[in-house]
Amino acid sequence: MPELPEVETVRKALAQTLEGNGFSQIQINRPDLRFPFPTGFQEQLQDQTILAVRRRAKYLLVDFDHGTTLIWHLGMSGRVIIENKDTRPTPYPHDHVIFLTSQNHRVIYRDPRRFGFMLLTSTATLNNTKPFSILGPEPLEPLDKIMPIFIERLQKRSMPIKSALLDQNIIAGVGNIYASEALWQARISPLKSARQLTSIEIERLLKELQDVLQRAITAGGSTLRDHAQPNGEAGYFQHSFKVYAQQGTLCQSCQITALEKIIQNGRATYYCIMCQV
DNA sequence: ATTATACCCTGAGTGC
DNA sequence: TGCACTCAGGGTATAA
Repeated sequence: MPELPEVETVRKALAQTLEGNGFSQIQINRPDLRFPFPTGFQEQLQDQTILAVRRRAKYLLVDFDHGTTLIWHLGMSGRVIIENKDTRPTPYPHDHVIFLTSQNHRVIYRDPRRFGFMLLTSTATLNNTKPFSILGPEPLEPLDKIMPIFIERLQKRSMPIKSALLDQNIIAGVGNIYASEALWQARISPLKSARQLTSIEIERLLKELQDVLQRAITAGGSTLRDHAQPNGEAGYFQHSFKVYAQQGTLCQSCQITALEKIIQNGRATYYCIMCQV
C-alpha cells in the first residue's frame, strides 16, 4: 500500500483514536510478520498510555509513556482498520494483530503479503538507531531547511533521479507512485543522472514533490489494491494521477505524446518523453 | 562506497 | 473453469 501520504492518512486516524488512551488487549494471530514479534510484545504494551502517534518516512511510531516506541511498518499490503468494539468482528484470514483500546475501539492490522512489521525500541534512542539514524530529510519540512541537504546528497549520486527519489537515505517517504508524479510535474526525465540536475531543477523538483504529497494527503492517499483509510473509505488521489499507470494515454501537458512505461531498478516508471528532459 | 539484483509473500489480473 | 504466468504502494541482504 503505502507511501508517505497513505501512511500519513493512517497516522492521523490512529492519533485521533489512540492518543491519551491505551490498549486493553492485544491479540496476535501468528508468530511473525516480516520479522518475529518481539518477546513480551503484548505485556510491554498492554495498559500503557499512548502519548503520540508519529510518522517518520513510511514508519508509524507509537510512543508510550513508559519510554517505549512501537515501530510499525505497513510494508506493501498493510492496512489498518479502526472500528467500534461493539460491532461484530468479521474474521479475515490476514488480520494478524487486533488491538482493543481502553476506549471503544478495535484496531486491526491486516497484511496479506506480510512485508510489514512491528518492533519495539526505546523512544530516547530511536533516532540513533538504524534505519532512523541514516534516513534522509522529511520532504514536507520547510524548503529552506531541507533544500541544501537534498541538493548536497543528489549531487554526489550518479544513479537516475527516479532511483534517487526512492532511496530513503536521500529523502524519506517517497515511493514509486509519487516519484513518477513529482518528476512529471517538475518536467524532469526520470532517466537523468541525479548529479546532472541543476540546483534550479532540484528546487523545482522538491517544490512539485511537496505539492503532490500534500494533495495526496488531502485526498486520503491513493487506493489501488490494499490501501483504504482506517474508517474503511477509499483514498481518492488515484483519480489525480497524471502518469502513474497511465502508459499509452496522452500526456496532459503536451497533448501530443503517449506516456511511456519503463523499468528502472525493477520498478515501473511512467513519464512523457517529450515534456520531461 | 555506490549501484543493481534477488528475494521475502499473497492476491489480482491476463492470456491461453 | 482452470492453469500458468506476470505484476503490485517496500525494504534488505547479497553481489557486482
